[in-house]
This record gives sequence, structure tokens and C-alpha cells, in this order.
Amino acid sequence: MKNGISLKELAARLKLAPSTVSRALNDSYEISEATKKKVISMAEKLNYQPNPFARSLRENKSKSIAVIIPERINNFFAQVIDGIESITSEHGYHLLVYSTHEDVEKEKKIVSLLQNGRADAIVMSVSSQTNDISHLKNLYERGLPILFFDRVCAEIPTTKFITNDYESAFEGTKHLLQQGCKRIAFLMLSMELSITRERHRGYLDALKNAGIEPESRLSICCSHQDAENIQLITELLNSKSRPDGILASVEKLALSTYHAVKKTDLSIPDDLKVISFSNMSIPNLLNPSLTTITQPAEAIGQECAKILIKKLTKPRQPDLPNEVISLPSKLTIRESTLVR
Amino acid sequence: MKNGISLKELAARLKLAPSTVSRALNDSYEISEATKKKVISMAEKLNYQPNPFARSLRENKSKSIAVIIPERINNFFAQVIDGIESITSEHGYHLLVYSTHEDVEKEKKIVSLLQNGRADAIVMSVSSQTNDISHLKNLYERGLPILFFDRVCAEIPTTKFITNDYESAFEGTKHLLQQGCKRIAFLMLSMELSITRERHRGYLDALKNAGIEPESRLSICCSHQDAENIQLITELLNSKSRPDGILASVEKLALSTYHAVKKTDLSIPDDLKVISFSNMSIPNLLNPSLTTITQPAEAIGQECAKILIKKLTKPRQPDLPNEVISLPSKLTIRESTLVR
DNA sequence: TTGTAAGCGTTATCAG
DNA sequence: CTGATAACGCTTACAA
Repeated sequence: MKNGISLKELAARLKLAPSTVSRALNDSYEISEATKKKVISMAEKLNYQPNPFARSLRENKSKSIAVIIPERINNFFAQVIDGIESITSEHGYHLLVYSTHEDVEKEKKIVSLLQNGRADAIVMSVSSQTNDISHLKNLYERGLPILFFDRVCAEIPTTKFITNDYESAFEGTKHLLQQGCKRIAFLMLSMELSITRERHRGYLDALKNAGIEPESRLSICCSHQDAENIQLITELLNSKSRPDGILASVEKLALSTYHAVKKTDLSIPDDLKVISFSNMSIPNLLNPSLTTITQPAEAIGQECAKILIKKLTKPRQPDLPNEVISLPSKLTIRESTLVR
Repeated sequence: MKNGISLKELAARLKLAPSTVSRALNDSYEISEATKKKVISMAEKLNYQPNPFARSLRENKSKSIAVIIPERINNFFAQVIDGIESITSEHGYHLLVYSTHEDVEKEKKIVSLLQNGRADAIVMSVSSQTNDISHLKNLYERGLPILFFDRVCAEIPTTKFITNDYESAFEGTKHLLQQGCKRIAFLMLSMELSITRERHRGYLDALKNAGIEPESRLSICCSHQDAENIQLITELLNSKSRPDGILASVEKLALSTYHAVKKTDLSIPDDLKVISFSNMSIPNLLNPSLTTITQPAEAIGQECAKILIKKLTKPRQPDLPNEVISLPSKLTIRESTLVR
């Protein structure tokens, strides 16, 4: 792999000093228009490409942003990254993307790889296993800008983007109640997760608000094994005191519910109504179509990126403020919660 | 952002020369065990992290691999990247991920950003718009290792990973014929795409093999606008000589078909049988469940990565050979092609 | 076995 | 306005 021509060589061709060429290319004001033009045209002719590492070394910035997500095979995270990229690419930033596969150990490894300046900032959503957050604290204390979205880490005083999880879950539960559900179950991944807690609160409050005493049996913690979850939900549905409504706090649990229902004599929505947080592209092609709470994923990514770009490009910018910014999700009612 | 301690500072603490410390940390053989231990323990104590850019500058390698895909919101590509990451992360490589959004101009921009050594290699699947390939040729000629998967670029003499597209399409079409289809349509994105051409060949040959003369009207080129495609397919289904079978060469076109069918009086599989190349996670939750040809996406990613790692880590490795490696896809028959 | 010094390709400082 | 020089943090000849 032969790299292109260097600044020094370009300068030699032009019979100019490297510093002059550098200034011309960086559009310094203290350069004559004439030489500026000459330099630029020669640079184009020879297809000069500055070496990013020399620059990074010199300027102590990488022009890269690390994005850490719990899983790639998930429309929500893919959309967020699209949103981030749409902004950052305009500013010459590159995206290093890492998946933790919901594994804290992997998350720690990745985070430790980012301690050395390879990325100028981190945008992340924590794994569902993450309870010890020393690795994140560590990173924060080194002064690396971190920005959380969706699954945030409350203990780190930085900017966090979330959706109105409490309200959405409240509304979703209320909708199930309005459709006649009496016993609503809440499916979740892990109580450690910020989104789980908020959504669970919304669920509980909606029940209490309707004069229903929540049963702790109906708040169900699932795993990452789809097969296990399907098994668990099947048993739930076959139990004497089965629920007649389900609020899935993440998409995969709604899908497991659909699979589980197939293994029983029940049907959605007649015997069981289902609503789920989900950014899948085809909720209306499921059988029955799925009532969803959809998060503004791309907008989240864009907002994250905008704040970050401001922080990274404006000189002497203050630290990312310790605030939580909430964007609204959207409830779309479909057949899975229909009364017929 | 204060970066950590430097090698020089670490050396000062140890009262050793930087070069000695460097050698100790890089496990050079020409260093006494005693100092090696001392250095390593001190490095750990002070949490020394080598500056990646200094190293990159010096060694002229980035320890990054660029992955360019046409879209992120697509399980197939997400799975491939998971596969790549599973291998490359073990070898200390970082993944720069770019999406072209099926736009050649974006693809060109991204490619041009990678001319300066920011990535040690590129793994990519070209956009469906890509017919002018000068940007890729350019990159190849600079000596940057490029590896294509799925949507490959035949003109660039490098290693390409594909699936047995011809055979899969042949088998898929044959299956439709066996299920009684007489008029089978082929839905595609763009004739420029390697996968389109192969899959189309398989489709045509299966028809001919059954003594059916292909109708060119039934080979349908769609766009990237789902709404347009649904419209197009709806019209097709409402036409007098409508097809009774559809082979979708990419998943999104099968989904558009499902949407289109909803707008007609027809039903799948009674009036129209559908089969599609697809890596979606829930083909069996669609109504009706979708017969799919699933590509071994994660394996493709892993194989790409293995070849690349070998090329990048072994000294004096030859160029990536100009060969096409094919992995088999899997046909899974579901309700959408059922006879009842 | 360890130290000295040069150099990777930039940019910033200081002279001219 | 332009040029010389140092420095960013690391590795590797070459010297000792």
C-alpha cells in the first residue's frame, strides 16, 4: 500500500516551504492569493491527501466519534446511527461503531480501547447487563465527552437523550385498559436499564390510576435467549391466572410473545392484547398487526450529533451539560389491541 | 480532554530510555526479564495507553478497517458486520462503518475519504446505483486492500464473497413452479447489481428448464421508494395478465408485495405465491409466513475478516487473490408458497 | 541489554 | 507574506 504524496513532497514540487503549503491549504489569512491558488491547484493535480494520523498527533484530535450500542441487528440502533452519521459526516467526522452484544465485559473492553484518544467523543447506549459503571465513570473523568441515548447512565453527569418513556408506557397501559384488559403483564429485559425502570413506572402508575393493584408476578424479567423467553411467556399464558394484555418494553419480547401465542390456543387480540415499544419497519405485516410505541430514533441520533459537533468544533466549549433531553415517542394503534 | 501519560513520561518515572520501555512493552526479545516486568507493572499502575496516532504515523497502519454498506436498516448487513467485528476485534482492529444509502455519490465521497490511509483495508458491498466504478478502481490501484461481499464489483481483481445466487434463484423459481405457478415475476432493484444479474439468470434458466418462455414484462425493476414499488406491484397484480408467483431478489420488494396484495382482492398464497431473498428475523410472523432464501450473513462477515486479517497481519502477504468465494444460502419453505 | 537519535507528516511559533 | 525549526508520541537503526 503506497500512500499518496506528502506535504513535504508537494512543497518541493512547488519550491515552497512545507509550512507555506500547509497554511495555503488550511486557508490561512496570511498567505497571498496567488500562492494559495498555485498550491491548491497543484495539490489537486497530485491528489494530495493529508495524513490523518500526523494531523491527529499534532492536533490531538482524531476526527472520529465512537458509537457503542448493545446490538446491531435492531432497527432502533441502526436508525440512531444513521441519524448520527447524517450530521457528523457533514463535519468530516468518521464513525467507529462497536456492539457490546449486551455484554458488560465486552462493553468494558471497548471502553478501555477508547481511553487513548482514538475517538474524540463517545455516543452510547449501555448494555442491559451494565450495573457496575466504573468503566464509564473512568472515561468521563478523563474528560472524554460522553453522550448517552435511550439506555442512559444516570450517575454520569453528562447530556442524555431519551424518549418520554414514562408517559409512553403510561399511555400504552392506559390504552390496554381502555380496550378492556384487566390483567396486564409488563415484559422487560433488565431492571438495571434506565428505560426499563421508567417504562415500568409508567405501567405501574397507569394501573394504580385505574384503581388496579399491580401484581408483582406480572412484571416479568426476561433474558436474551429468545427460546427461553418464548418458553417463559408460553408458561405464563398457560397459567390459570394468565394476563389478557401485554406491554413489551422492547420489541424482541413482543415478537417472543407472538411466537408463544402460537404455541397456545389463545389468539391476539381476542384473548390477549399486545403493545410494544418497537421501531421495526413492518409492524403492519405481522399477524395481527402490532400496536407500537415508536421512538424517534433518527432524530435522537441527529440531536446527539449536533450537540457533539458543537462541543467538538467550537473552541473552548464548556463540558456537555448534565441534562436529560426527552423526545416524544409515538403510539400507533393496530390490530393487536383491537376489540372485536 | 487530558490524554494519559506518554511513553516518555513513563520512561522518566522508571529512569529508563523511551526506547527501552517501548521494547519492553512490545515484548522484544532483546530485553531482560527483570526490566520487562518492572516496565509492565509500572505501565499498568499508571494506566499507560499508547497513542494510536503516533503509532499509526510511525508504522503507517491504522489498525482500522472500513466497512461500506448500502444501508444500515437491514438485517443482512448488520449480521455481516457482526461477523466481521467478531474476528477483527480479536486482533485489535477497529471498524469504521459507513452507509452509502444506495447513493453512488455518497459512495464516491466515502471512498475518497479513505484514500489517505485512515483505514488499512475496505470491506464493501456496492450501492445499487453504482455503474461507474472509477472510484473503486482508483482505490484498488493505490494498493489499498479491498474485499467485496454480496454486491461485488467484477471488474476489480480482488477477493469477493458471494452466495450461490444463481442456484438459489433457480431453486426458488423451481419451487414456485412445483407449487403450480405458471407466470412468475422477478422483482429486482437494479440490473447493475451483481446479485441481481445472477439471481435473474437463475430465474430465467429455471423457467426455460421447465419449458416456459420468460416474459420480459415479468422482470421488474423497482426503485428505492417503497411507496412507488407498492404502487407498481399493485398495478401489476391488477393487470389482466397478472403473475401467480413472485421471486423477490431483495427483502424489501417482498414486503412491498405484501403491502400491495393488501390493496387488492388477492391473497397469498392462494392467488399469488411469494418467495424472497431475506435475512429478516421474523419471516414466520408475517401473514402468511414468508418462504425465504436466507444468506449466511454472519459467516460471510467472518470469512471476509479472516482473509483480511491474514493479509494485514502476516508480513509480506501477497495481494488478495482475484477469486470469488461462494457460500450457500438456505431455502426455507413457509406458507407463502403453500398449495392448499 | 540499554541508550541515543532520527524520522513518520503535520502545524505552530518565531524570524526574516 | 514566507521560511526555518520544533514538537506531537512512538519505533527502530545504530551505538555503546
